[in-house]
Amino acid sequence: MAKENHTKYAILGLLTTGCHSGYSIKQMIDESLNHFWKVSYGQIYPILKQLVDDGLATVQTTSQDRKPDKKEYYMTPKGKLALQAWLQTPIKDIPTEKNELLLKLFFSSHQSKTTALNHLTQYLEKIRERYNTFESIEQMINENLSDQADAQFWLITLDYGKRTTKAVIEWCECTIKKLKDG
Amino acid sequence: MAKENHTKYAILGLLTTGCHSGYSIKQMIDESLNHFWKVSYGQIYPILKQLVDDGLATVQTTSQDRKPDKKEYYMTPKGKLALQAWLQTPIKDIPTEKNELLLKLFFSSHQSKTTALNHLTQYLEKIRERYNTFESIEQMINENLSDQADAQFWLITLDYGKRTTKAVIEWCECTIKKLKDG
DNA sequence: GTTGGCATGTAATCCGTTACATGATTAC
DNA sequence: GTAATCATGTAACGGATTACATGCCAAC
Repeated sequence: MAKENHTKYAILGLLTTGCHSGYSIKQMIDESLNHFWKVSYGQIYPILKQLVDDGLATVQTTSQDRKPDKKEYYMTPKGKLALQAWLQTPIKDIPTEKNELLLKLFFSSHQSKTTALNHLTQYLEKIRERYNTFESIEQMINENLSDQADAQFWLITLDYGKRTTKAVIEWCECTIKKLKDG
Repeated sequence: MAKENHTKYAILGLLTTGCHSGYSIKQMIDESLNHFWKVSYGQIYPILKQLVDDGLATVQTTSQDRKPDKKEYYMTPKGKLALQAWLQTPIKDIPTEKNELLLKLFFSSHQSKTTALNHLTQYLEKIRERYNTFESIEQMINENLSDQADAQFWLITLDYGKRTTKAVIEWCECTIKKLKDG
């Protein structure tokens, strides 16, 4: 099986969630996929074009005066099949995140303890923000979208985010204490 | 400040841990950095060359009969300063891992529950293996390297790995149960 | 005799970010 | 008037993977 670009399927899949333009896809990504799949405009527009070329989506272009054409994309039956096929392909390897903080801590015997503590403190702040974001999104789904078929799975991915983020918060707090005491 | 390639500093830093060849650096990475910073030979050799060009490392080349030259790299004082400067630069953003499993779960309303469960089960297996790896490394550090100045920080990065991995294990188990029941 | 580890390297390719380019409309 | 949001796109660049190329030595 040829190596597949997962981002292509992310965008294809989003066409089924009420998003039909590059712009609205980007918004949806920033709101929902962002914590496990970031995508930029530099990818979205070329991929949408490619989806049409491959027959996985169609596009309706509306010409507008003094504005760029408005383009609306819709998944084709062939696209639906491609998405399902991709959903079934096994996951080869579990991901490894690149973590600049850990890399810096790994070499921290070369620097003052204060610097390490500063990094940790700032990280903790950001990671707490992220946790709060997850809680807001969760609340929003529960209030507005709980009837949607996707909602169950969206909450599952959020739960992943919350659990792992919480673990990081605890690690941060614990490590800060350790460094201060030791 | 110009955008810096962190991998460069990962390799520079490893020169202080008893690794002096491209090959041994790769081994060290696979054993210790792998869970938060992967590096391939395709990066290591060119970067080592670049470090020498920039005066951050020196190289001693030993010609060998019928073998490629053996090259040993050592950090220069300028390299040490560069490493310390990098260690002090603030961390701009917390990382986002790309997670194929979450991406597939996000669109799981398009597929059978069985497929989702299969993905989860296989993921759980792999993630448990990873957890065990972390425990072995931890044990090894505690037994053989606990006197080394770096050891404390290496254990900290491992603790991060263990805590987040454990959170993922729990999420997996919980999600599998949820899908089976619901 | 062949597999696996030791050892160094390059080139093609892929994936993704960033900067750039353009311009309308709406809210403050 | 000016900032933010709506809206679409391209080109240059950078980072990383992968496949390829080479060849020794030791163990089974």
